[in-house]
Amino acid sequence: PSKKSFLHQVRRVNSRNALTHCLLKTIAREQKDYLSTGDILRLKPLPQVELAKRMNQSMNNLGAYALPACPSWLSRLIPNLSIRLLGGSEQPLNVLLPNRRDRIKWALRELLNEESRKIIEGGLQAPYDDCQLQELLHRQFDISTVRRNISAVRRELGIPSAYIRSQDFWHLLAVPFSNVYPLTIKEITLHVPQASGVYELCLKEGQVTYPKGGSTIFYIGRSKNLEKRLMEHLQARTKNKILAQYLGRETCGFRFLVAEDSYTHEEKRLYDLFISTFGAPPA
DNA sequence: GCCCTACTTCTGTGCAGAGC
DNA sequence: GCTCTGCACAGAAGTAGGGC
Repeated sequence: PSKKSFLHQVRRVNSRNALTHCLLKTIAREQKDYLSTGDILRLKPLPQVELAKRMNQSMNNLGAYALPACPSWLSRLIPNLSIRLLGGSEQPLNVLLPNRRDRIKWALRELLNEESRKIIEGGLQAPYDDCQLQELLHRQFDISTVRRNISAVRRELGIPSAYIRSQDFWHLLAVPFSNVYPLTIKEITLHVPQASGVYELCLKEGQVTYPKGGSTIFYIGRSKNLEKRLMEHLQARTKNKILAQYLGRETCGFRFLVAEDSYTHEEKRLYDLFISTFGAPPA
């Protein structure tokens, strides 16, 4: 390359490094509450537009950087970066830039865990309806959102309505599970750990009819390696004929629960609860 | 490095159906 | 009739990525 072209490339590397440095410093400053405590509910919503503004403010204060940070530049830079957290785990930088919906999801999960606990202990007579959840989100987590959005996030988490939850103890156990994801190679690779645990397979549309009501769930399983087992289901290696029939014909989803040492016990507990709730084993 | 646009997500509002 | 819930629609806000 010519001398001019070479110098141009060096400048670009330099400006990228400067931008990355400023980006990390800004995120560390904005998310210091989370980084110092590890409490995910302390993560602030930080859209890329807002992040760019904060970066430009700190650049102005420093005076050393002439480069303005723009959102579209950040949207290209951020997906390629990761960060090592205090616990030693390496995470995509995106985890420090949650959107509002992520925060609603975490807080809602927290509230529904509390609901399960209180109902089991006898401190709460009925599950929270969406309006109560809306009020609790505002009061406990300072999150304001509309009832409709709470309903949508709740469904995304696989949690049925308060009316259904009040009828079946089974549904309270939905809370510790992961979100419901489409049963595809991409989603399994993205979300499922190579850890032992319990998983459910469900229909994305429609329900399976059981003696005591309908459910989207048609299979409950356990595995020492959740990722491997779910992949096997996709590769049509299953010998279970009913399972093969659903997997081959329907649009399916899954969710899972990591249970390192107790996954056999956990599966039996969930299986028995399913039978007592719906009057028959899954499918 | 920046502009622009398509796409996605969030929000507010209204309405209808189910259950009490 | 009232409450709760889900759905539809439109507009605003945010994000991703093409192109110069």
